[in-house]
Amino acid sequence: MKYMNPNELFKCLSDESRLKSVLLIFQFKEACVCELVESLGLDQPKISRHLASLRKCNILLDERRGKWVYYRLHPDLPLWAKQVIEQTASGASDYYADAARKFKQCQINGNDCC
Amino acid sequence: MKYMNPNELFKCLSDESRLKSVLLIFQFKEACVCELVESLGLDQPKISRHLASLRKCNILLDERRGKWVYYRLHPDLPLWAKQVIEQTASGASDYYADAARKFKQCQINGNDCC
DNA sequence: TATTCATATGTAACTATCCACATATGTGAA
DNA sequence: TTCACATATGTGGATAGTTACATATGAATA
Repeated sequence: MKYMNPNELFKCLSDESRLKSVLLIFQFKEACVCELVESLGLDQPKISRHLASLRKCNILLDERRGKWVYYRLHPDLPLWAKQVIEQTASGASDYYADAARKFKQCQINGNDCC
Repeated sequence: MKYMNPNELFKCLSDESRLKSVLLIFQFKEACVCELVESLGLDQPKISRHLASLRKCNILLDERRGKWVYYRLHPDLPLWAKQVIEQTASGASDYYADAARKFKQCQINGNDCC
């Protein structure tokens, strides 16, 4: 990616649902929509819309596999932006620890949808 | 500082005036209001109000010296937050290079107010 | 203590963002 | 080709954030 406006990055990370989604996706490498719905306890349209805005500003990349859509960090995300996310994930892990716990549980259970 | 909500930090950094102010203050250690007004080319009440919100969420600390008020990063800012700012300053230096240039000029000139 | 300079804030209008609800699209299986 | 499941999006109303303008505060100096 030639350029990422830091302002836009921070605007994207300034919403609780979006920030936690990005942190989970960073930590677990990828996530499908239903895993995020489960982990964050939010309804599907809400998550989808937030993911769409993260996609639109090139923070996330989506990939469909059958019925599911998986999101991961955009591979061309500038290094500094990746480091910002990394610092937040490790330095403020309490902030999304609960969601991360549910995410793991979701993977173990192989729950309804995922 | 016991805790800094990452959401709140990013919300503060999601406005162009606030983000550039923080980056300048990080780079130059401290800045008075009029230096920011000069460097960013914005009116004084606007800058003051943005600085007030950065103060309120403990990102900046203000200190009055005579007629001037100097702002610097809050000394108790968690390390991860400081690193987020640092990564942005070095990784996206283009974003505020113009303002930084004006800031330096302002210091050399010892301009009208500063 | 009157004046000037630097900074802060009250208020109302404007703008952007977010949400809820309904509905649409896309995929696999029957 | 119909159905069920996963995901996306159109729309309007609600809420939060930003701005502009006027004015207030606080410190130094005459």
